[in-house]
Formats: sequence, C-alpha cells, structure tokens
Amino acid sequence: MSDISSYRCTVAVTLEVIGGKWKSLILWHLSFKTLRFSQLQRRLSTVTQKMLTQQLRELEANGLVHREVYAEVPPRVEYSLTELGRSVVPILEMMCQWGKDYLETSEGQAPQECRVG
Amino acid sequence: MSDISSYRCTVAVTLEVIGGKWKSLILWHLSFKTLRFSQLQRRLSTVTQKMLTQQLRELEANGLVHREVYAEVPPRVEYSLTELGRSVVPILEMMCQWGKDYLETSEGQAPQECRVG
DNA sequence: CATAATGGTTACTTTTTAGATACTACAGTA
DNA sequence: TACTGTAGTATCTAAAAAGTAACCATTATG
Repeated sequence: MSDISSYRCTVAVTLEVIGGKWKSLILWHLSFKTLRFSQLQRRLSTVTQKMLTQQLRELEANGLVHREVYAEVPPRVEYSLTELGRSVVPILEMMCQWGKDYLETSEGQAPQECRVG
Repeated sequence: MSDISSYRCTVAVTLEVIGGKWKSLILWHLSFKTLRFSQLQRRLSTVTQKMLTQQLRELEANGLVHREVYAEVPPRVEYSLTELGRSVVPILEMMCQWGKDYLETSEGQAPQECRVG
C-alpha cells in the first residue's frame, strides 16, 4: 500500500499547489512573460482583486512565483515564474492537451490549439 | 489571444474532470483493478458515502468511469476505468512525480516512490 | 483642494461545499 | 420475527470559499 499512500500525498500536494481556482491560469500567463498585478487582473477578466492577491500569495508561498516590488508611486509590483514555477508548465500543457482531446471526442467541438505561437 | 482562451477552456476542463477532492484518488485506485463501491470506500478511508457516490457519478458522467450494476441481493456495483479514464493516468503519474520532487526540494522530506510495484 | 492611479487590506455577506444522520429495498440467516 | 449487508438517497447543518464594498498610502495632475 505504500504506492497508495505516497500517491495520495504527492498528487494531493500537486493539486493543492496548482489546483486553485485561478492558479493554473496565472501560471500560464506568467509563462509567457513577467506581468504586473493590474496586467494579470486584466487578463483574468473576471477575477476579483481579493482572489488574485490571495492566489498570488499562495503561489509565492509555494515558491512558484516571484514577487518584485518597486519603490515607486504609484507602486509597481511585478510577478514572474521561478524555476519551480516553470517546472509545472509541462503539466499544464499536458492537461491542456488532454482537455482539448476530451472536448473533441466527447462533445464534438471544433479542434482547439494548445499554446498557439 | 487564442492561446490564452483555449488554454482557459482546456486546462479548466481537465481540472473540472480530475480536480475534485477524491477524483484523482478514485482513478488511481481503479487503475489497479475494478472495485466495488464498498472496496473503494475502504481504500479512501475518510471519504463519506455521499461524497464517494457524488464523485463517482461525476466521473461516470464525464466518461472516465464505468458503472456496472449486478441484479443481486444485496446489490453489487462494480466500478472500472474506461479507455478515457485510463488516458488520464499518465497525467496523474506526472503530478505524482512533480509533487514528490516538490516535497523533496522544498521541504527536505524523505524521498517517496510513485506507484511502487 | 479634489481626483486619479496602483496594489493592496479588512470586514461583512452570500454561496458553495462537505459532513452527519436517518432512511430505503430486498433476500438470506438465526 | 428481527437482524445483516449493499449501495445508495434525502434532509439538515456546519464549515469553507468566494463575492462585495469600503478603506489605505502616496504622489502627480488639474
């Protein structure tokens, strides 16, 4: 049963780290380029400020995202992926591909590209 | 921006399908062998009957799990992975490996094996 | 002097999720 | 006759998550 218990731990850990409501989407956007808080907020359109802050704080606490504060007025805060953060991108790409296949086969939707460009 | 919107759809879809509280663990157990409801319940020790039923119904609705009811008394119901269900196992294994690496590097825990045996 | 912009925090409320408990059908067994 | 086992469902409650709105500091601009 060691396979079971270690599974439980490690997949649960991964889901805790990237499974949050906005986390994978944040990581995805940051995988393209460093972004400011307001830029992220615009890209996630329906996210509330509170949720974006919260999710970013958790990603930062887990070491996936780096937060750089510039001493300016008005303040500027930039978010970027750490090396650890970049290491989850292949998982996101795999999930993206699976989701795409799933939609195609089970719902007959038009094919979609993962990470175009 | 088509990369972004298609990302949102497909990774979100994948997370909806396998991101539930017990789903990935259920899939993991079923990847070894077909199990009855009560067998799954014992393996997931702390799951409530309601949650197990609910998660299984959703997995079934998404086509990952097959539910076979035998007309016996007392009733016997067996759950197994469909082909689609088996196709998510590599993602689970990847998440398992990432979680393992994450625990090792960020928390200095003892190494754990993914899917021993 | 009032307003805008940035990147938040805090308090309060609503919504969602999960837990606990009781109940069901049916046949076999004591 | 009462009890057991299976695989649930239904209902009510508690806890967690998320939304809403107001507030903060600072400086530049009008």
